[in-house]
Amino acid sequence: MEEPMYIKIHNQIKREIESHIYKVGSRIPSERQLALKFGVSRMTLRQAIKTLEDEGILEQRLGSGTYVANQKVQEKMSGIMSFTDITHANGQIPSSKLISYRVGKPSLSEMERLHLAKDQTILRMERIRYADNVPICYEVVTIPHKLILGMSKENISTHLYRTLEQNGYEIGRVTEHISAAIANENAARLLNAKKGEALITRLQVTELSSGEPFEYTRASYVADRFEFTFSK
Amino acid sequence: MEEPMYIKIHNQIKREIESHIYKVGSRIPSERQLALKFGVSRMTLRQAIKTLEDEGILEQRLGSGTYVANQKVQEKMSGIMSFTDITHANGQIPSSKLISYRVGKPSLSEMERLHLAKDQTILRMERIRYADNVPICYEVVTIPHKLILGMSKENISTHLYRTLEQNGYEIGRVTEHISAAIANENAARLLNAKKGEALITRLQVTELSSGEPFEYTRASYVADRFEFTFSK
DNA sequence: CAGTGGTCTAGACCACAAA
DNA sequence: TTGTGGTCTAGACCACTGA
Repeated sequence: MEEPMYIKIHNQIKREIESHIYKVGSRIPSERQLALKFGVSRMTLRQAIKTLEDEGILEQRLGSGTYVANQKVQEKMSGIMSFTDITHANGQIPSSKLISYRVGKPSLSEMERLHLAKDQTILRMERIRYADNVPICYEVVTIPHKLILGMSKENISTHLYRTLEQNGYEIGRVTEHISAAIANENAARLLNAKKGEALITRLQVTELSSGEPFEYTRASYVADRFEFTFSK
Repeated sequence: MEEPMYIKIHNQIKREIESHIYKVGSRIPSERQLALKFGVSRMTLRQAIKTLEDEGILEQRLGSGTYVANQKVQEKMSGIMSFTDITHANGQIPSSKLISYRVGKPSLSEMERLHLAKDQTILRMERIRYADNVPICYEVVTIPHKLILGMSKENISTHLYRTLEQNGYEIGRVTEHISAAIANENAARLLNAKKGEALITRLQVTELSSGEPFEYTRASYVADRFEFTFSK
């Protein structure tokens, strides 16, 4: 027996929800019925349900039953509001321009952050993000090439996370570092700012649920035009 | 029986950890021993331990035992690690110097952020924070005077949150804005930095659980010496 | 009322860690 | 090898929900 029974049951119920056999908001069979169906004790069945509850997929109501939970707010990308969220919240229209997209050898910092050997290749994308057509952010995204073999440039550059999940990867921990810097000539030109202006810098490393890092992003935001907001 | 047994056991173990009967990093008795001690089945005892694990208070290691987890990051102050936490994590010693502490009239921005009428007075504190005696941060904290009547300068300036809670106030939502700026002459002097250097700026408004804002902080960090880190 | 989830028992066998 | 946590069983009684 490779996996524990309650994990198998967890996966099975999750599949049934994803294939809409159990619909959002509806009640699934009772613990006793499911235990019978899967041929396990009720305690074991409860263990499976508990893990689904922890993931926000199921919701139990005392005396009433177990329900498929509504989709929760995506909290995947850390406590910070994403660029798209913030611009939308401000009534602005976000857009972005891909300025490079190349496979090549990793730099030292990329090797370190992504746990790469020096013979492994990476995909590196550069992008400018805009709010109402004003440049706000310059970002460089690096991804191990082997993770995205066979995926289209279109999918990778416009919705990387969704594309990875559709290919069976699961996103795990996200770590971010935020600091500040002075705009050099290059950044000033790309962002239509002045050399010597203040930039917010952001490093982000995203891992798969296996713990393997899959994305390393370095972004610079024009401080006059952007701020990070979060509340708790 | 008011509370379930596993909650009682949870509380009891938590108390024993807080009173240092079980020390941080040390192993607590095995599940079987604790079940015997509390006169419950092992499954029930495991349920108690599971809740403590979910809170990050205990940590179980297969084949080895159950351990008191290291202190987690204070989550009170939003997802960001606090200054004290970060310096500690880096093996540095945090300290701070109060450079002013005065009651007076609020500025326009203070009136707005703290929802004050213009005849209400405020307490304004300025402080420099250090890591290993290197200045890292200059911050200005403003508090409505009426909220802290009768509290000592010592208590307010060194542990404001604890003092407020001891006086019956409950801390509510925290909102932060992070951006960047260029050091002016004054900031450079206070932080032993150069004019034109990059600073991280942080605005924070903290509310009581009633929704009334009680603290407005403006802080500037020397970007070369500090970064905000958080992960999810 | 009948059915549900919440709690609890007293065992059992397993895989893993440390000695 | 011994002791640990991880999993699992086949019951039980309770409090709660909803008809």
